[in-house]
Amino acid sequence: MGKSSCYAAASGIKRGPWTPEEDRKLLAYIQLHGHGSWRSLPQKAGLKRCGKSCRLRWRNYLRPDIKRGNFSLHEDQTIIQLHALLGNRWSAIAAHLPRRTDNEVKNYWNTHLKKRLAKIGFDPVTHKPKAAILGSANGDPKNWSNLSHIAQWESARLQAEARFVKESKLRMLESAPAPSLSDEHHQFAPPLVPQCLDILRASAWESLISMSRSSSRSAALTNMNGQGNVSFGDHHHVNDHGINMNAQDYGSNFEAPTSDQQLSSLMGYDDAALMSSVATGSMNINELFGEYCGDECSELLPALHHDTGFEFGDAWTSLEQLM
DNA sequence: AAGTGCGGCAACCGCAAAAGG
DNA sequence: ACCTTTTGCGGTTGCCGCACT
Repeated sequence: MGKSSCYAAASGIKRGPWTPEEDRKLLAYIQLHGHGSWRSLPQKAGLKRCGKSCRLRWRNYLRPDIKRGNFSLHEDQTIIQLHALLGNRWSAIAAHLPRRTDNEVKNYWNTHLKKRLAKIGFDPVTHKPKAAILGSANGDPKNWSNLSHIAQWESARLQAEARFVKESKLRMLESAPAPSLSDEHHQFAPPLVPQCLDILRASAWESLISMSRSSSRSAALTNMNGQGNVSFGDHHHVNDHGINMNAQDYGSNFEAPTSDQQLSSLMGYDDAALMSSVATGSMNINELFGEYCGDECSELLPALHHDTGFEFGDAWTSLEQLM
């Protein structure tokens, strides 16, 4: 039994691949009259298809504002980053990729990106390093740093998602009345402010900071700089458009640690440039430490590793792969 | 050349939410 | 408030082309 489907073989409804002739009919009808009710469209357009099939064909293939072909590196990164934030919410992800359809993004993820992530050692579902997951599974106490790593990544992910949701709600409230949902084109208009990438970066960055704090040598670092905490700065970041973002940009309740602010002002660094340098690979984690803490501080990395087993290199590699 | 396996992608399916009466 | 219809979405399927044997 069950609910009848418009695809059910009955009443001469055609299924399967669309022919060029069918495409022409559908395109011509919509260009002339708009799609209106999809249910009644096929008959009016002279098509032996169900409305649902017509809508899908239009949305995923025939619309003039669809970009087809290879995905750029930037699009790859965007999909990976948004998937880490949003999961399999393909329409939401596609909304951040102008002129790409959710179906195309979904297919691309399933056929390319998922495998690529797996290949470099990341679980494509959780976006966590697989080695860390395996380490936690066997209960080996030596892998406590991996457990910590997982916890930090998850924490960062949840924080980022919470901020993203909050941000979206705020922007929806602030924005003008939304266009009609029946307007297919509006869905592919560029997003107002595609900030989620920066939010993820911010959280990943915070994650690294947190990891440094959680180490048993943080006290030693504290003593060295004479302040309450170790810090990499004041949570400024350069977004993809080259705009220097500060804590307020991530939401009104962004909780930048006070101690970080104190230390940042003390050091007087604008870490946006440093973030950029590291993200582009022109500076590694050791150099970053040197920039922030001075030469003597770089000696702390081996000490951190010796005392805690924490692999900064691995963490940084993971972060870079996500960025 | 034929058979087989696999990857990519368009299209289908079914459920849920939204809209309308 | 309830029911029906329409639309949106994400998971899945199946066809097609290519590579390999």
